Amino acid sequence: MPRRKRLPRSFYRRDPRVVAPELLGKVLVQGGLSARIVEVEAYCGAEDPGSHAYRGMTKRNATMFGPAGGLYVYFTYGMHWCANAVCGEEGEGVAVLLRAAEPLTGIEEMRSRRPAARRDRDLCRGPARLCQAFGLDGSFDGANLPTADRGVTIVDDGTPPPVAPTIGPRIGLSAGTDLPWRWSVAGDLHLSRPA
DNA sequence: ACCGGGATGTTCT
DNA sequence: GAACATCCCGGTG
Repeated sequence: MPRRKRLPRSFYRRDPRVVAPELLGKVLVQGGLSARIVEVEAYCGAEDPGSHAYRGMTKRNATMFGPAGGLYVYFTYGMHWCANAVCGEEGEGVAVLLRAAEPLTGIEEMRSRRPAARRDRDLCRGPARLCQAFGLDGSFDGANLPTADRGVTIVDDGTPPPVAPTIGPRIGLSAGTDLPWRWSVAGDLHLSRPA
């Protein structure tokens, strides 16, 4: 059994563009479910036109402006949830979006939540799919990852981040698409799109 | 494999 | 009233 260490608040309390690539290879855990993170994006607050925080704090994005290590879960497209790890200092409004992961444990439970997934590799392949597989919704918004608040946390199992991750533009935005703030594990089969 | 359209409703302008 | 950090399904090739 490899060691399994929860990421401390100090891990998150940095620039999201530094935290994002380091999250690759870490393991998202919620109850008996776990999956290895393979794709992430950085969102950089008031300077970032693609970020929810660009126009300041609202009721919806308040968690983003809270302490590092918070889980920012938001609702979009009338049916989907997406999850971020809040980074930086309080008030900055910076975070890392969890876009895709490789299912490790609790696969049966994930499958029952995601009947549309044909293969196991589709269970957490995309930010909203990942949330659906894990059952993450608005009730998890604001959960504190370093203390496994509400059962959700991110752990280091000894797998190092990739030395040369794939870097590219963020997906699904209408502003800020030119910024190369998406990181993924090169060639991984569980990415939201091939890269 | 690839592409196009519809779903669905909260949030902010 | 428009936009939305998306996904699924059914078409075609």
